[in-house]
Amino acid sequence: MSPPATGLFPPILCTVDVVLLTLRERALCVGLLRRDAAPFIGVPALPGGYVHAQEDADALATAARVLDTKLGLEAPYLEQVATFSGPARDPRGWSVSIAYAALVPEARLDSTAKGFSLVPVAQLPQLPFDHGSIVEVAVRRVRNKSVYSSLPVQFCGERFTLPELQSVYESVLGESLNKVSFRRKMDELNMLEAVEGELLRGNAHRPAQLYRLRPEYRRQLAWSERGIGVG
Amino acid sequence: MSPPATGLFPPILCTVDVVLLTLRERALCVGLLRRDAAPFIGVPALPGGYVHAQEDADALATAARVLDTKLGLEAPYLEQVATFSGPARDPRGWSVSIAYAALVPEARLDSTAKGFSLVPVAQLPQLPFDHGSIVEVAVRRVRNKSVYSSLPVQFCGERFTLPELQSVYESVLGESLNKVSFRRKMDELNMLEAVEGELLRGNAHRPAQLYRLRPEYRRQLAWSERGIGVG
DNA sequence: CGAATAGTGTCTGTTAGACATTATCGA
DNA sequence: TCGATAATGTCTAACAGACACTATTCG
Repeated sequence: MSPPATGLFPPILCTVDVVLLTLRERALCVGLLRRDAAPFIGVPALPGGYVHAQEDADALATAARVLDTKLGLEAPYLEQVATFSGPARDPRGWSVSIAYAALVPEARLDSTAKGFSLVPVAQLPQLPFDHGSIVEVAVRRVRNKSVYSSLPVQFCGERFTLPELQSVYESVLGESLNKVSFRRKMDELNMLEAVEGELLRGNAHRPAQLYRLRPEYRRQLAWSERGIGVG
Repeated sequence: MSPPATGLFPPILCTVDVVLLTLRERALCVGLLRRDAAPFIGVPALPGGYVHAQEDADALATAARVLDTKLGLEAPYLEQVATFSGPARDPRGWSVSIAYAALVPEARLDSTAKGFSLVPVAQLPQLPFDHGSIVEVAVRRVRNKSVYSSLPVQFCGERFTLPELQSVYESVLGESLNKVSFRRKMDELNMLEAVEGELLRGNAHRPAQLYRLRPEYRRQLAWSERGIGVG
């Protein structure tokens, strides 16, 4: 009921942080960017920034702008994870950070961006602010959703084979899956369509069928009722 | 990068809205409060308020304070749902609302609070701001989680019988459940403990065993891998 | 005793995983 | 032909739901 910051109190800092996730050599990795401003200047942290009321349509747009501006990454799969808040998480004052997870194939990452690094979430260094907690929550969310949905396909490129996709699921879930069951699930989900090319070149074995995600599932997840890799 | 609102731009409004949910006569209902200030003064809306940087430890504390102050509701089950943002959702300007769901047994609601009303989510009126979307997202979240977790016990009082709990699950999920399977699941989840009293008085049939939630699951959910009411 | 609901035993169809078999490439 | 991996067929164990049966109360 009392009006917002009227001059008596400093305004609440409103920011967005992005947990950029990808798979590198079957390891789930998060993208960090060396900070170019205080506080924690020079320290690797989650890419993020202030919400710009004058240009952002909403916080999702802020996340997209941050990725585009700082990493040249356009239109990745983006999903809100949670919002972190409090007086202590940022030394500048009481702050709110709306956290987003971005899932991209490794090939889409231009690691030439200055100060960018990709580190396995299993060997995460100490991070400034509460970025360690943010990564933890984002990774848990992605793993949980991956059990029941098509989320991991976001780590694949445009075309991929079923063995590749199974390996991606296994990497994200951290357990090996039954091939027959996995294929049955992918068939039930009905989210893939075969491409008429094959993976033949250079492999001394039977080539695998190439698939692509049906267009309607590019931004929306397909859900499995009973789970994909449930013991 | 650029500092926050420096005077050139108005600060971003930082608020919390609470989707207070309960079951009344087997219908999922949301609690609305007639607004006592502009904008939309006099209109029923979600209970909410500004984040008070000087007194709230985080946004969860804001939600708890709002419920306590405006409805006299202490220590309900509270869970962050999502954050809504943008220039148009609040006529006062670019705003952020961190939405929380509160799940309480109907008996804990003191409906004597002035301007309070409980309406079934199936017959929700037009709501101010984007409160309609917020309720929709919160309800969807609660229903989805209820398939795999102990979340619906939050709608029960301290002691309850298994037939009661099953009815609660059925009301939330909107489908009837198999009695044997339901009891097997509750047993597997191992979140309940029998109380040595029974429900006998006044019922012309076999009394039901009373249960209570094990203390460790009062704030934390128990999860079922394969789902509780999956067709 | 009968009505009513609580609680349990058991059967069966479905599903998931293990294993085996066939297919198709390169060398 | 052999080695390697893709793709599929089939068997079995586990699970969920249907149904029936027993238990315990009130009137």
